[in-house]
Amino acid sequence: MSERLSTHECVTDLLPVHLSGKWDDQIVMSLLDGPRRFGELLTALQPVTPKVLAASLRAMQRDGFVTRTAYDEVPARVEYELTELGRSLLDLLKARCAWTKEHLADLRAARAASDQLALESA
Amino acid sequence: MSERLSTHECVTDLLPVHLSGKWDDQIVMSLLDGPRRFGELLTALQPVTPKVLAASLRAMQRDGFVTRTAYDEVPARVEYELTELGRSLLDLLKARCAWTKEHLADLRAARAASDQLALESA
DNA sequence: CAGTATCCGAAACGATACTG
DNA sequence: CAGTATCGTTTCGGATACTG
Repeated sequence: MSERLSTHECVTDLLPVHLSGKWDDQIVMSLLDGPRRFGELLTALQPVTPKVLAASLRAMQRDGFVTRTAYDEVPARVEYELTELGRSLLDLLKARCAWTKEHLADLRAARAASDQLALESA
Repeated sequence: MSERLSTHECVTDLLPVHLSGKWDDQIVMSLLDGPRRFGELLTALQPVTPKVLAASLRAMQRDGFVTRTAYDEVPARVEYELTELGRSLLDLLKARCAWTKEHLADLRAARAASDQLALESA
């Protein structure tokens, strides 16, 4: 287990990052290659609705993860791009992917065992 | 940015772990030192309510992160303990803590800038 | 002690339609 | 095109009271 973490210091205070929205992960992934327009994200993240996507993007903009650039053209054109901070979120995604890869078998086994118990009790 | 991650492979398929509940992080932290009773968790995680704590523990048990051991005593006694899989979640917590520590200044700055803009537009 | 039952409010998500 | 408005549904967390 190596070094301990103080609950108060680390979990309560040092985890203010949410990114728990249903689409936030995918937004980050979709923006890794460069700026994307609202409509591009809308189709890339199917089946997200415009309302939810707009809300997510506003939140991520507020947190400094993406920038929003509106071009004064007709028809309208808006591009979203990851900031440096936003790109750094990839570290977190990679950590989660690595963890899951490493423990996928255990996860499946645990789920299967639980499902089995649920069946038996029914 | 180093190696890329495929959206489909990593975000969609390989991130089935939620642990996004409000108290899950703290439950893991509280159990790191060893088994804890329901009541101990209840007071340690204040101000969680018994219903929510029970729901979180059931979910974590279902996912194979904790075990529940009921002792046939009077008064009742139940202990929750992290499994090996559950302990491995510490890796994820540490990754999030490290990320936050590293980017705390940027996070605060971004928030401050957003708040400033909100004020000006009001 | 270790929960469950019931009710509640807030938030997130979603479908559809509409506007600058 | 890039959203917003409106409405409904679902999920989550919370408060209080009750039971084996």
